[in-house]
Amino acid sequence: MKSEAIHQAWNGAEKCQLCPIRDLVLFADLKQEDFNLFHLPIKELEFKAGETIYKQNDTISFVYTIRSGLVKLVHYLPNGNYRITRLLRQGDLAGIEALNGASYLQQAIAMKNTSICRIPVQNIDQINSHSTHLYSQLTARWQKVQSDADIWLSQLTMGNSKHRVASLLLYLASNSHSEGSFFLPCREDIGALLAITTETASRVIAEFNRTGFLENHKHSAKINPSKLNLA
Amino acid sequence: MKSEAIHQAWNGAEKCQLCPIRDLVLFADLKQEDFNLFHLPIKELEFKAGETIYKQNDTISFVYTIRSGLVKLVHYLPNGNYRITRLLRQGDLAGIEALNGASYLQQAIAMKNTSICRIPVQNIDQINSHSTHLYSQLTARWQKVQSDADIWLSQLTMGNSKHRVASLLLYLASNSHSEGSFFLPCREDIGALLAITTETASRVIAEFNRTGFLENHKHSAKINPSKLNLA
DNA sequence: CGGATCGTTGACAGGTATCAATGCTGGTGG
DNA sequence: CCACCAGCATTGATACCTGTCAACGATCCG
Repeated sequence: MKSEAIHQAWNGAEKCQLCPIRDLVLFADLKQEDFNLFHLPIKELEFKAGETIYKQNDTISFVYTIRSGLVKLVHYLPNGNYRITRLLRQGDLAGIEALNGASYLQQAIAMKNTSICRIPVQNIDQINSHSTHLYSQLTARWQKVQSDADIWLSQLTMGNSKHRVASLLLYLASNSHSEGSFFLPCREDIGALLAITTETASRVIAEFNRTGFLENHKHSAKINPSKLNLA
Repeated sequence: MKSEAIHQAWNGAEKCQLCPIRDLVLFADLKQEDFNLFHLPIKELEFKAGETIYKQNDTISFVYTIRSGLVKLVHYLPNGNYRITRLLRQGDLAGIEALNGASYLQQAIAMKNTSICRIPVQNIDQINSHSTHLYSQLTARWQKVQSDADIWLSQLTMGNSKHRVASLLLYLASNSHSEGSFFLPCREDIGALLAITTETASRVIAEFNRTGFLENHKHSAKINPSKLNLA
C-alpha cells in the first residue's frame, strides 16, 4: 500500500503540452496562458494492483487523470456491503466530484498497475474562474459519467447471471486497445460489478471457458463473440 | 399525448428572477445582465401522467427544469427491454446531456402531473461563453447525477426483492415534502426501477401492506419505518 | 514445506421468473 | 344507469436460478 511511486512533478505548461495522451485528457483545450495559472504542482504517480488512490469520504483536494491501467470505484455501504460502481480507463477522470467541494463518493482502487496524473483542484478552479476553456471537456466527462451509469444500470444489473457476465465481457473487450485481449477481473470483483456472488461469477466464467466463448490465462482474456450462447 | 399545455413563455429576466423555486434551480446564481443574454424564449409546460417530455435519441435542443411533479428517465435497449435509470423531482434538471451536443440518453416521461420549464440550450451556451456564473450550479447537478447513480447501483440493485423495494420506498419517502406521504409508482414501474418482475413487485408491496410497513390508497402512500421487517 | 489466497465444483434450500387465472377499477358506449 | 372492456393488481403453481455452506485443487510466496 505504500509503493505509490512518484515519477515526477511539474507545474503545467512545460509538461502537459507535450503529454502523449493530451487529446484524451482534461487539458486538451487549454492555451499556454491557462497553464501559467497553475500554482500547485501536478504529480505523476504509479499504483500497483490493489493499491488505493483515494478513500470514500476523504477530504478532497485532487482530481486524477488515468494515463494507463484500470481503476475501480468502490462504494461501501454502512452495513459492510459494497459495490463496484464504475471502471475507469485511459483518459478517464477520477474524483471529479471534488470539483464542487463534496467528499469522494467512492474509494478508488487500481485493478492492475496504473499510472495517473494527480491534479490539485485549486488549479482547476483557478482556470475556471478566469476562462471557459475547461468547460466543454468537463461537461464531456460529466456526461460520460451519466452515460456509463446508464449502461451499467440498463445492461449490467438486469437479466440472469449469464447475460450479465456476457455483457461485462463484451464491455471490457470493446474498449481494449491490444488485439482484442483485455484484463479479466478476479471473480470477487466481477461479482461486485454485477451484483452476483463470487461463486456464481466463477461458475459462469468457467462455463464460458468450456463453451469457447472465453479464453483466458490468468487475467489476460479474449472472447469469441460468435460462440456466445445464452440459452 | 397531445395535452402538453403551454402555460406561458418569456425571455428570462422578468420571470426567472421572480421564480418561487429559483434557489432550487439552475439559474440561482445568475445576475441581471446574464438574463439579458437569453435570446430564445423559456416556456413553462404542463404534462399529464404518462406523457413523454422527450425521447431517447431525439435531436437535442432543450434542457428541462422540473418545477413540480415526478419524471422517470427510461432507457430502452435494442432488444425491447428497458430500465428506469433515474427519477427526477422538483429542482432537478432533465436532458442535461444536451449541453455537449449529444442526443438524449433516455426517454423522459411524467409519472404524475408535472410542471416544467423548457430552456433552449442556446441560452445556456450563451451564458457559458460569457461568464462562469452557471458553472457551480451545473457542476452541482452533474454531481447529483453521479451520486444518484451511485445510490441506485449500491442500494437499489442488490439484495433480494424485499430489500430493494424497501430501499425504494425509503428513498421515495425521504424526499417527500407533504407530511410523509409520497407517490407510489405502479408495479410495472417499480419492477423497471429495481430490475425485478411486475409480479414480484406486487407480491412485496402486498406483503408490506399486510405487515403495516406500507399504507397506500391508489398512488398515495405512507410508510411506518418501525414496522419494516426484512427477515 | 506449509499457509494463504483464489478459483472451481457440489449439494441443497430459498428466492424469483414464468405462466396462468382471478378480482378490481375506471372509462366508454349503448 | 348499467354492461362491458381494458388495464392494473393480486395470487397460485411450478420450474429454474442463485445464494449459501462446504470441500477441494491450484498457485504463489515466505
